Amino acid sequence: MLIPGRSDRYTQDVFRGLDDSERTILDAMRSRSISRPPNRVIAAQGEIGIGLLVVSEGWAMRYREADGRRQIVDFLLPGEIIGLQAALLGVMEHSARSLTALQLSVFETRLVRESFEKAPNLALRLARYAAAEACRIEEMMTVIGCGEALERIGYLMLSLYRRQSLHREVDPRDCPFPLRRQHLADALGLTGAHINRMLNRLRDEGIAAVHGRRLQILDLPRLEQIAGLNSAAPG
Amino acid sequence: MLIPGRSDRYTQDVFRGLDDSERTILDAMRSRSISRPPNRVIAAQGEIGIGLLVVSEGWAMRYREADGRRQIVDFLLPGEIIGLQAALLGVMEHSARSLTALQLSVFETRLVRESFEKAPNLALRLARYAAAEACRIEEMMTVIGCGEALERIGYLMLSLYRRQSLHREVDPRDCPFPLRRQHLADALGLTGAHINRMLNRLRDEGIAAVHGRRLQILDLPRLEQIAGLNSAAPG
DNA sequence: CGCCAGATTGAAATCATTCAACCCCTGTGG
DNA sequence: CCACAGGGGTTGAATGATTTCAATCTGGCG
Repeated sequence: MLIPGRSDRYTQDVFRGLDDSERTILDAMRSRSISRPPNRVIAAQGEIGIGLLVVSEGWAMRYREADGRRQIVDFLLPGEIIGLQAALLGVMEHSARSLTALQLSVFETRLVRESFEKAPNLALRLARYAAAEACRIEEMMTVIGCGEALERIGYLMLSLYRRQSLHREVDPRDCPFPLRRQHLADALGLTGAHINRMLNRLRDEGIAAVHGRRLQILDLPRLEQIAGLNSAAPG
Repeated sequence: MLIPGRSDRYTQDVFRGLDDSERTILDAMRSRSISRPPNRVIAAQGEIGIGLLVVSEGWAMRYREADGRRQIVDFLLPGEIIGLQAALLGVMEHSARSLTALQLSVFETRLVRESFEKAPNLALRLARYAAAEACRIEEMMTVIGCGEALERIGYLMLSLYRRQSLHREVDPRDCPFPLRRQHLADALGLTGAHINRMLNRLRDEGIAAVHGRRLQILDLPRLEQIAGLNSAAPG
């Protein structure tokens, strides 16, 4: 078992169940809702004051880039937030880009500071969200640092499947998965060619298959075993 | 240039320059100061309520372990905090272990909740600290995912040198570096044997050398070039 | 129909691991 | 003061995983 924990379980609806005064502050800061086509830069490394962007529909990714190389740090699914780290640090230390068509709720940057001053519960939620995200990154880092190609891929498949399951009923035998080979490669520290070979293996062995933009998990227990994320995990 | 950013620069003294009321809360929560010998477990994955441990002297590390494999997620230097993520998530998702003899200031777990309720400035500092740490991890993840062995080692050397420089004057030609080959290996996703070969290369080329528990940076510009962390970096 | 990005594949090359052997401190006990 | 033990450190050779590169294929789309 490569990864004993399961950082997924911390994922939460940050803005659900706030009290009235907190909801008032939150609503006051919601400036608008915007949409973006697939594969567009949402915010670039170095930008300031982009606000908080809450994904309401679609997938995006956070990544760092240099030298023609790219590391995808995390994927962003519905309910997740772009720009919280930037709001706390003052500047985007990574870029964000849409993978699919995207629907975003925009909140003003000062929401963060205001919530710390006037809405401690909301502030705590934001902090917990940030911590959960950090925890997930650390788990991913462990998989990249310790795991072989197949383990990495299996882990990412499961992680993304589970994150989707938290928000809506998802069929493991056919769930959204809008990532190209190169996305998997850049997220996992591998090459597209090698990803392809490993995906072939998973398909040929009847474990999992990536079709167009869908993932089919054909043998969940075996995939969990490969990923090292088996059900013996705490939680 | 592999890494355009330099997350080091966000490192801060979390508890410096608070106002009186905030300092009162902080002092009320400081329970004691403890010391630990080198190479001891400070807190283990799965523990709850360990409090906030502020390193006042010595080095430690945060790591995840499974299957006989280990990923060192981060090192902890004087001024840095063990247990903030655990305080926010409710449980340690990694373990922490001393590298050298360690001096720790212990704060009660409820400091976090109390500060969010009564000391918004302090809470914001904690959140910023967490964000800065997360940013550093993401940078490290990028180096592991995109960089070759030599780049990874060079990056880690520079990063640790710079983090030390933030708190005290440090001589790059002879600074503390209490990491064995295996620590470097587990932090960078490599093996001890390969680390050794790469360290030989850095020494033979007059770039950097790791002696007992010291690091000698002999050619800083060249090391920066190797690490991809050159001075063109913003900030 | 033609185009093009992405997918697929094979063969060669490279990087890193493995494994086993040996070395070299350093600390400890006699 | 020496012998010994043990944990790292060091090294080479063989192996293995992944990359590279180039060529070919494919499917979606204007």
